[in-house]
Amino acid sequence: MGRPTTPLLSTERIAATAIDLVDRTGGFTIAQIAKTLGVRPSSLYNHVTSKAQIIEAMRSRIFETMPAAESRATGATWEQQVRSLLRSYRDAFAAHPRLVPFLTAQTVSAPDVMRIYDDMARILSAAGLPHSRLLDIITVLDSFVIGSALDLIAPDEVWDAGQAKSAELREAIASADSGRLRADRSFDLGLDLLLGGLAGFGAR
Amino acid sequence: MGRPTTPLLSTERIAATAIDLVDRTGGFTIAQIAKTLGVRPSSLYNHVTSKAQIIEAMRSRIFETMPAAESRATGATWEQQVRSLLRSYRDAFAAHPRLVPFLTAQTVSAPDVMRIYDDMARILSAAGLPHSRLLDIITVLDSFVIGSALDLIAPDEVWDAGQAKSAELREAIASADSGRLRADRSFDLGLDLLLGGLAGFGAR
DNA sequence: ACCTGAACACCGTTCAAGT
DNA sequence: ACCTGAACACCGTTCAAGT
Repeated sequence: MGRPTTPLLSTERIAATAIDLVDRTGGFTIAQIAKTLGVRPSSLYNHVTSKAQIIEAMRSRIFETMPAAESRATGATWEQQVRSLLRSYRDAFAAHPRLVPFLTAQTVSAPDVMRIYDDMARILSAAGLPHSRLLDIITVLDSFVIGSALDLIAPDEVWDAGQAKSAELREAIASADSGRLRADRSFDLGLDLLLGGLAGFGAR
Repeated sequence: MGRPTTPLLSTERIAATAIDLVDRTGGFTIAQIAKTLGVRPSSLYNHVTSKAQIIEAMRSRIFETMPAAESRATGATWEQQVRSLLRSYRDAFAAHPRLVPFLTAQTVSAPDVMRIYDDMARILSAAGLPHSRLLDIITVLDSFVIGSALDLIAPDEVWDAGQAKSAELREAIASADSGRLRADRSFDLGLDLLLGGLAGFGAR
């Protein structure tokens, strides 16, 4: 059985199948992808050099649909622009929560993500924030988004009141939202705190 | 060859060896741990039920050395207490950067970590922050610490100026610290921004 | 150029057998 | 109670052979 007249596989199809598997099962193997696509495991290596590269292809796919910063810029304050950008960034993760550990465990090599940093640098620079701290600020915002993305898969059991020793924590858990709603509210709060802090940091 | 007069293994010895392997190589296998301890792979299962449980044992070991909040409380403002707690929390990660992806990929079941949340709840509650938002605030701080911990293994290549398209980002990269120093400075900045924001949130 | 089959060097985990 | 040896059902990856 030699090569088909039209290719059965592509990096895109492989990445899409892998995303689907992670969404459904929390993981993926080369064999599972191959089986889903009706092909042999070794066939994948005509399109991809390693499992790590499949993860990078998944990352590209997740972030390529993110709207560019320009589409949000008209008439908005820099705070609104940053807020919108970070929310899109987090929402891209949130669309596939179980994928997050794979993406955060591995070094970024996708240009789609570098574009996000580019956009942030442009917005923050135009806002008048000190150039000497620009990368630090970007890192803070990036860290918060990534931490919040990981929070999406924290099961409510982590906040199991049964394990909390202090009355304060038990009470806090009892009056909190659960699941996705809780994660969303926390993300918005963090955004408020960070942007409020940046506003008093020399921005115009 | 039956059981030895005195046990060759323990959960602690297994976890310590695994941490050492991750520090040195970035990963660990059951076989590597066994070889290091002069034992057969199957022997580990007399002390541990799975690889996941080894990771939890590593987590315990990493955080058990963290000082309790009480030891920092005397005469300090709540901001100083939170700052000190979060810094210890992050430093525990920072002592083993390559371990971070393993810890963040897996759900927490270690009481040592729950203790950190307990301490945060107690400090923030005493500070007068609204009880209804306590868990959200803890989540924000936790997300930031975890995101910052993952930033520790981001190689400087991520910030490779060659890939940055905008002049703003290229300039920011050029004038930034690199490696651990950059990560430390960013973490301190994030702490300032978040605590500053919390101060204007109804805290006394 | 691209799919296949066979092979390689691993994985984590189980379990009856030993003392 | 705890270590062993053998076995099981997988892993990701390589590569010569086919069209």
